[in-house]
Amino acid sequence: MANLTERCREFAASAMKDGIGQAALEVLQERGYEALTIDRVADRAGISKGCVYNYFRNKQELIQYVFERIVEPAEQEAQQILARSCGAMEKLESLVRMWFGYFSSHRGLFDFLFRDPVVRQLCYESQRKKDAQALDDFGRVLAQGVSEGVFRCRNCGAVAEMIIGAIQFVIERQLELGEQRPAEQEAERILDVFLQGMAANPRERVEVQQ
Amino acid sequence: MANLTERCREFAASAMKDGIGQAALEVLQERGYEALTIDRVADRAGISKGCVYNYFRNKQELIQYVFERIVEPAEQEAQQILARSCGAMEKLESLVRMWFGYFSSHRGLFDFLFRDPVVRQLCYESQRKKDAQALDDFGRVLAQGVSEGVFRCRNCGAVAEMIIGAIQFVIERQLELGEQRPAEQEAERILDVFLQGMAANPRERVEVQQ
Amino acid sequence: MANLTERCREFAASAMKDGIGQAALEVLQERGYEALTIDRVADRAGISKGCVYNYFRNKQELIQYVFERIVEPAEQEAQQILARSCGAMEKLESLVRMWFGYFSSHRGLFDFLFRDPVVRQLCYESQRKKDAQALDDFGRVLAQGVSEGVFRCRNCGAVAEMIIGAIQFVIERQLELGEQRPAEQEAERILDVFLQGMAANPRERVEVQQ
Amino acid sequence: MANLTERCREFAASAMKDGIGQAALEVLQERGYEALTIDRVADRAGISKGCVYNYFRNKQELIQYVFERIVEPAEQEAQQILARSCGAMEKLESLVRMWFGYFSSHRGLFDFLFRDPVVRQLCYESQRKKDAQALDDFGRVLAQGVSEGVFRCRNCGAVAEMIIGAIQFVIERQLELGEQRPAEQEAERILDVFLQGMAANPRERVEVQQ
DNA sequence: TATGAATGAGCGTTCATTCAT
DNA sequence: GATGAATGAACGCTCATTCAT
Repeated sequence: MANLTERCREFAASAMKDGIGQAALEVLQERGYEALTIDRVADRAGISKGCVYNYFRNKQELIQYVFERIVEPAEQEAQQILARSCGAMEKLESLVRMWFGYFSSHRGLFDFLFRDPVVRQLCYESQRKKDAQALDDFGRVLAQGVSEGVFRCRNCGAVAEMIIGAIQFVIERQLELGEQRPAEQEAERILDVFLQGMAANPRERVEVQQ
Repeated sequence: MANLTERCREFAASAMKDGIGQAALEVLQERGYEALTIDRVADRAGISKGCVYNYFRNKQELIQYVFERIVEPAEQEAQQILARSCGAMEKLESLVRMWFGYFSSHRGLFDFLFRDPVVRQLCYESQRKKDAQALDDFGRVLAQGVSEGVFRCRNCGAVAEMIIGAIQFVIERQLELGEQRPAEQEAERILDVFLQGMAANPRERVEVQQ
Repeated sequence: MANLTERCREFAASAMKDGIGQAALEVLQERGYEALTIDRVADRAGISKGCVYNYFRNKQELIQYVFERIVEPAEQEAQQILARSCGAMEKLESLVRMWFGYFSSHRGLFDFLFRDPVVRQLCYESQRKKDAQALDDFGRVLAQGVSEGVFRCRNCGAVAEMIIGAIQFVIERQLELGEQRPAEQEAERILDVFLQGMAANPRERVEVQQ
Repeated sequence: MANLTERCREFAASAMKDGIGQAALEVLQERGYEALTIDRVADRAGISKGCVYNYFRNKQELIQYVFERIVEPAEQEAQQILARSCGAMEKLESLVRMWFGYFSSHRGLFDFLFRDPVVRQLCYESQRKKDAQALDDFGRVLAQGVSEGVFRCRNCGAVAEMIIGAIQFVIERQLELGEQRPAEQEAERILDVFLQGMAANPRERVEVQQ
């Protein structure tokens, strides 16, 4: 087993990785993925360019680390929500609130997670082609809801896409406009629209449904 | 007022800008934003690289021009839809179908329009002038619907964001997965969800609404 | 057919390639292969680094160009010597003199031609695995000599290696020591040793031969 | 004179230098000169990178040390051969066999010793001190042979160069082609060519000689 | 003395931009 | 106005060297 010195070193190395990852995250959030260069990350982390390569073999590994370290916790929380023994409605609400809160506090990550081709490839690989996890999560909750009789979507995957797209775009707009409305309230609004629809007259809905 | 020679010159210049913009658009659709280099645009337009700079001060200006040229036709159609003397429901359906069809047939443009950081920054300026075009359009239709009593959204701008986000993400996923479902049907599905919601039991909705 | 402007441009481009190739050659001769960086070549050619890439797609292409443009003429001369309808002895003398004179006036090229792994690979590819050309040339002359009864080597390929190794090393030493003995005389000396051997007593030779 | 502690320290330092040099040698033989990085040497030696710099001021000094350590055993053997009280012919044969065997069993070293520009530059200095070791050795044996009347070379140094160049190139080709012919036989072949020459007709030799 | 994290110059390469023609 | 060669800053990455511990 590792002695004290070694454990200390490992801890320091881990802290450095975290610090660099954090710097990368900040660059990502402030300047977007295109501006995520090793130089800028190093600058942001207050270290030299070469030093980054003491902790990450290459840029891809850094990106992967950021993805895993930063996004995976949210995904894990999503898994916990999915694993609960409760109704789909409650799960859906929890999922929406969780992702909304999560991405509200991590500007730029949504893009990074869902848009960047490199990240997308890494997601696929690390998730063993399970389909993009978040989409899959929402889809499964919706399917559960359908079988419980509380949701009525014909194509759960498609609706999952709509929900994620809506969450993402709403958050981005908010961040862009510099507004800072409470995440809770925004999540509520999204849930309301997706659950009840905007139509004032419920009967119309039945007709469309036929 | 400009004399004939000058007008002729302006016309020619405008045609050149159009040609270059079209070339840029084609590069964008075929190879994506990362491959949008001045070299390739010039090549595609059949002119020299330096010539591009006779019509656009820099790449950013070209991108801005492309952005405006891309949205223009769709935006004009949107304005026509908005100007119709019909109900908000019909207008909304038309808008969704229009944008869905538009972006379905312009692969990669949505990303370019709404995601690229450079474009996004430029959009601010353009959109500040244009009153946040698409969002504004949807928002106004929704507001009309509310006053007509057919829609029940408390914050029309926010719902407009959700709709656009959903449209965009659905289209992107489709393109990414290589699927090619009919735009009409997809638009229908989005309208259905956004109008009627997913909740199977209308009564729940009333409660949430209170 | 190309008009005058275009032909002029082609000529200029060709001159640039030549100039850059020449610069590369000089770097090669003065500092060796390890120092052959694009920066240095550009510097030597009096142009910017990026400009090199207007004429060569990458470093490998530049190296290949240098090889083809600089070494191939010698190889062609070798082919002409081989094609002559004369005795192997005359051919051998011509070959040795040609290579000796050639490499005497192109310091560092021998290394570049026979030692560098990249060049070696390019040679192989461009010569379609014909075997390193020069070795093959010498080997064939020796074989001809054996069949003519003027040479007595049991393994022509091995002797070809010895001759080339000797030529190369002698030239290098000379260049390194800054000596400038006439190439003609040096070639003579090599031919003498390889043809007659150093043994003072011919009879010894017969014994070894048995 | 140094006290015991100091001598002990010197001994330890010498052992470290040896170990590092050995590690460098192994890297050299296994991966070639391009892969000879301080990191790899330290790794191979089982010490830290920084520690290398406690024993060698820089990479160049390490290379120089390796060079000297490489040649040393062969050189010592060469000196023993030279010191024998026997004829030049026997000495030459011994020398050729020794070097051939030596480099045959140390893949890649010849290149390192005689070809690498850094080493070459360092060799100058080392060899100026040591009087161009191997070349000098061969040269002296040849000179002895001339005075004994068994060799007939006009310029012993030049012939020494030829022999070394031939040995080196033959070995390299063998290694490159992956062949593994017995060193003894190869040495024999080289000796045969250099002693007796390739000319089938001894009389020709006399003519050339005149 | 030994360590290995940190450094920074340098590598091959790309590309927006300039400018003499 | 049109050209395209030239530029130079920037990219991801490597590695000899330094230095606080």
